[in-house]
Amino acid sequence: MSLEMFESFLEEHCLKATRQRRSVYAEILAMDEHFDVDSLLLRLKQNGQRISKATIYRTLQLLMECGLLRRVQLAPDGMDAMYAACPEGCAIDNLVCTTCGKTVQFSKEGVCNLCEDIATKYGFALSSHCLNIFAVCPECQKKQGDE
Amino acid sequence: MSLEMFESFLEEHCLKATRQRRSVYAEILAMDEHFDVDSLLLRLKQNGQRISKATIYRTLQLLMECGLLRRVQLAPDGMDAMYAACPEGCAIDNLVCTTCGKTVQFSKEGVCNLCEDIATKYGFALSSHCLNIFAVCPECQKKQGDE
DNA sequence: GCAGTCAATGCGATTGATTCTCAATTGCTA
DNA sequence: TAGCAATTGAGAATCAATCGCATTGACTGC
Repeated sequence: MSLEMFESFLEEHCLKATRQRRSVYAEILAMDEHFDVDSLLLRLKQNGQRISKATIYRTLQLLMECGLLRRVQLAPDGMDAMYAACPEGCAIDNLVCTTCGKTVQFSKEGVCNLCEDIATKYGFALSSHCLNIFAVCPECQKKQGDE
Repeated sequence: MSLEMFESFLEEHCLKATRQRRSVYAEILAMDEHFDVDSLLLRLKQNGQRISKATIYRTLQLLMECGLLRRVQLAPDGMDAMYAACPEGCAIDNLVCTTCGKTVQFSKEGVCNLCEDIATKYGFALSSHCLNIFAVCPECQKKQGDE
């Protein structure tokens, strides 16, 4: 569905819908997970696509400009650049295990309402939000208990 | 108050409470705002401190390990590394203007409760969270209206 | 208070992610 | 299908962050 959004964004801004741009976004949608630039490049190559890293960076930039992609911070000290496709409404909420790094994307309408309330309280006009919850997943809790 | 927390963390881990480590954290507390490495270095130099950038990075790393500091992402495509001191409970909630970059740190107990609920639902043990709300501040709304 | 020890610092070099440059390629329009 | 302008690819350049090592300085026992 949002491949069309990307294409209409390109059209509106007089940008070309090239093979590379399409395949980058298609691959992102196919992954259905957060990713870094190297793993995206690897997957594209494995699928037989010819594409350079520079083009990937340029396309990611475009996708962020049109709100279809976001950088996400998957650790409190997160140095690594990770990206994730934005679902409808452009909110990304992650539950991240601080031990093994496993992440769960969830959505809960309560979060949006809360953000709306807070923005309104300070006179801001809500655009989007990003919530990361850092916690220990059940498997890691069990492992820690065993020691 | 939390300068002592830092010092006891250092003691517990057999690390030395050096002049540089103290002054970095003191400066962070004095700033009471998010910051990047360069502005922190500048302020320390202006205060007459002799300190190198490498030491600042090493100290920030330590502060993050003991939970007194966090990286924050102040834009949906946030490329720049910004840091902020963690208040009690180690939650950082920001309301960020997507137009001018102004940020408001707020705290609302509802957010913590919601995170607790979500973590529990997935069987995770809550550690901390980080919520960024991207919105347009009142001033920028007004400016946009004027055009 | 003083000397000795070893962690911490500072500096310069290095790494690695991201961006830039520019010639070659490729979408799109007529 | 030709022509133009935008886009791409490859490698160079940039810049934040890290590393290595000689020097400095915080803590211990005397």
